[in-house]
Amino acid sequence: MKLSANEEYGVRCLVRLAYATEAGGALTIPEISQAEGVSPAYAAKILRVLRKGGFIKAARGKEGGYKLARPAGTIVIGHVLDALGGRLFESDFCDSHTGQATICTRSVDCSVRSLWRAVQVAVDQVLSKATLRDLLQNEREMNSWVRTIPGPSALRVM
Amino acid sequence: MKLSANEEYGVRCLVRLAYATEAGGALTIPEISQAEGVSPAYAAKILRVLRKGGFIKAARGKEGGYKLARPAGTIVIGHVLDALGGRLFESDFCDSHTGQATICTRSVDCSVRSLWRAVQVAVDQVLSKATLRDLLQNEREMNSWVRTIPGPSALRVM
DNA sequence: CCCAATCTGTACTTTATAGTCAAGATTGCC
DNA sequence: GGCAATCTTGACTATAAAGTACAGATTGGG
Repeated sequence: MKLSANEEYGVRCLVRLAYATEAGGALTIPEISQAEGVSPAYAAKILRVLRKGGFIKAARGKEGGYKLARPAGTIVIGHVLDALGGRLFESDFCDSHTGQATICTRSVDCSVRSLWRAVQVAVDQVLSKATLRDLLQNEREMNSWVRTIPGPSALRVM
Repeated sequence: MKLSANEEYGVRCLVRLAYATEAGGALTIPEISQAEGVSPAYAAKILRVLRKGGFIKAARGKEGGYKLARPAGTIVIGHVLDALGGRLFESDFCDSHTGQATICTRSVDCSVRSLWRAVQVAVDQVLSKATLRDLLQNEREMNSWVRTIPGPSALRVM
């Protein structure tokens, strides 16, 4: 249960692009790679995932580069992370952790699965509320924003 | 941001051992490995982590095997996961995602870091409340238990 | 004391993720 | 058309996580 490199750098690239798009310009791979301190090739790989996810659009040739595909306020960070690294607990998780058996020995009744679902809900509670626009603040403002996330009501959805 | 295999199988082994300890007996590696459908060698590897974490104790020789080191109600799942797979967002995370730079280009002010902290708090909110004892229920009972987790008050701790 | 049952530790192989490389395709400008 | 800037793609290498193998150490029983 760790943040993957894809998730971290992917979100950072989006933040850079959001600032640039706000200022009316596009960013090229060399610009983004230098800003984040990663190689151009790796930046390109991450940007590809973001493009395929529909979050950014690219233009080739001179004056080309990347921009957000839609307003920052409509880009939900939870969706971005789904594209970059998958979910914490996916529906097929139990099927892929059966050991040598063909189905998990607890498939019909599993308290552990119930706990994982609860964790997933808690994570979604935060990430479904956060948009790229919310990340265009300084750290102190962001800390305040976080406190506005409503209760554990999402936990009651189950 | 995915559950690791260590985390999944580690918790499952603990649940098996909790049931066995309740019934007064110990479980051997072959027993546990067969119950979970993993190889004995792999079960042994996971059990080692749990032992080093102080959650279980082992006895060798005939009549040997594993038992919980302390009552299930005192074993917090959050602590177990820390031992098995580390935390979502560790304090040194930014230091290890600097690309080729020596420090992250945003080290002094990073809204993304603030969001990750919020996610970590949301996860801890659930996992610090859950003990191994809570997992000794069927899935339906566990779903009810999850709903009793108090609000997002933990989010205000920041 | 010897043997069988059991855990322990280290080293190994396999697979997934992280990160690189090079050739190709598009665009705009002259 | 030709060139330079730019993105695109697939294959490649390196590192970390998952999973295996095996020799060694401990315990209890006959």
